[in-house]
Amino acid sequence: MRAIVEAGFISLSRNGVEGTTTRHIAEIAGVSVGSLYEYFANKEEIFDAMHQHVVAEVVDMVQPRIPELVRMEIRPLVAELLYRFRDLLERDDGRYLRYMSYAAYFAPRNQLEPINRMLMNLLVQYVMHHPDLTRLGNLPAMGFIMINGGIFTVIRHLTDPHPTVAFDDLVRGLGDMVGYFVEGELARGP
Amino acid sequence: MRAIVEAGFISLSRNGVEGTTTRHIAEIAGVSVGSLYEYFANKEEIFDAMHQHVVAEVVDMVQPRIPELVRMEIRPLVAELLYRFRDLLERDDGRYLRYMSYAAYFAPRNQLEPINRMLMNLLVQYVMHHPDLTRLGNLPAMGFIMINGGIFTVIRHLTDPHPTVAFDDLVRGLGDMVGYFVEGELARGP
DNA sequence: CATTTGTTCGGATTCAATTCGGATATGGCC
DNA sequence: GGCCATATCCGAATTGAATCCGAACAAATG
Repeated sequence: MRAIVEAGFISLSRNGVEGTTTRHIAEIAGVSVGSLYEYFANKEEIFDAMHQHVVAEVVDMVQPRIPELVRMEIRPLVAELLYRFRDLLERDDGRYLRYMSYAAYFAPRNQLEPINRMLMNLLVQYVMHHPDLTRLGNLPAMGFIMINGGIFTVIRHLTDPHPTVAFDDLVRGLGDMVGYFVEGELARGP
Repeated sequence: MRAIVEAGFISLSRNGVEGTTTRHIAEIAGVSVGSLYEYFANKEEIFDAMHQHVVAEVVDMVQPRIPELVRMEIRPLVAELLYRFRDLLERDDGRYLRYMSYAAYFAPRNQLEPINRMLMNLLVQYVMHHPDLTRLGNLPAMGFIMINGGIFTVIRHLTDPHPTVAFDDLVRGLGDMVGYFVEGELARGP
């Protein structure tokens, strides 16, 4: 069962979505096709399990570190999150990255929710630890932008076969984006 | 042929990716299954054609207006682009939006390239019309962030069945993000 | 040992994508 | 009009993948 999900990632990485058949998965996992259906009702459920696995990894990576993250300056915080995120995605020959770049295909409904909630939570905690930030308006909207913009920009950059910008520049850019925004908003306020 | 591509959007909108079979497409288009293959080598090519169609629409929407867009202030410019983009995506019951929410992923090659290039072009022209902006560092990286972040954030917001933030707030937020960034960078420079 | 329970298997079934040979329409030419 | 060339269309037949199912096997229990 663990092996099947594992095999799913491997096959996806090797053969892409279309090329990933139940046969392949079964073969890689070292079981017969019929056995897949002992654990999963259909192929979709295998992908679901893979999805949950990735989501859980991301959450586990950040969640326990929220207390320390909350104490950091904005730009280093952004950088820290992005680098960690990249490392996770590139682990095992980009296994998770491959999955992610197809994710919406499998999970039509918003199944990145747990990650979203966790990051929103981080944002709220962060603001509470930096009292001057409470003057920022419309936190939900800014959170939505930063979280989604950040995640997709990184995925898109990592999947780009010929990136025109370096990842480091991307990280610095995103950090500045957030940093300047906060500084700008605070400077404007009364 | 036009009807087939059209049917593709309709079926995708009605049945999702998995549910979109050649039968459906043929039926909606009012032709037989066999006829599809007179025009397209396989189903994938139909999706490709749909893709090109959307991309062309987006480019046609912005490209001719670059001369006037280039004269606008940053925040109104961002707002203008985003609202237009939304309107396009929501046209015909969100036909293009549906497509986009899948396309962003399952286009293995970067087939959003024309849009990227066009927006990069807009960015460059914009900077040339606002000489003080030439002091901004790392334009490619910032362009990458703004373009990708913007596109995906909007798509993600529009596909969210229960958005927690209003589209107007999103637009204002993205505008501020870019605006404050530029102002911040300029204030820092010598 | 007989029976139950759980696990694995590989063939049978179903359904969608694609192919193909023939049918039908169109339009230029006598 | 009649005739052919070409383009277009059709839908039954093929192929291959997903899924189902009942037999085989093994371990556990009485």
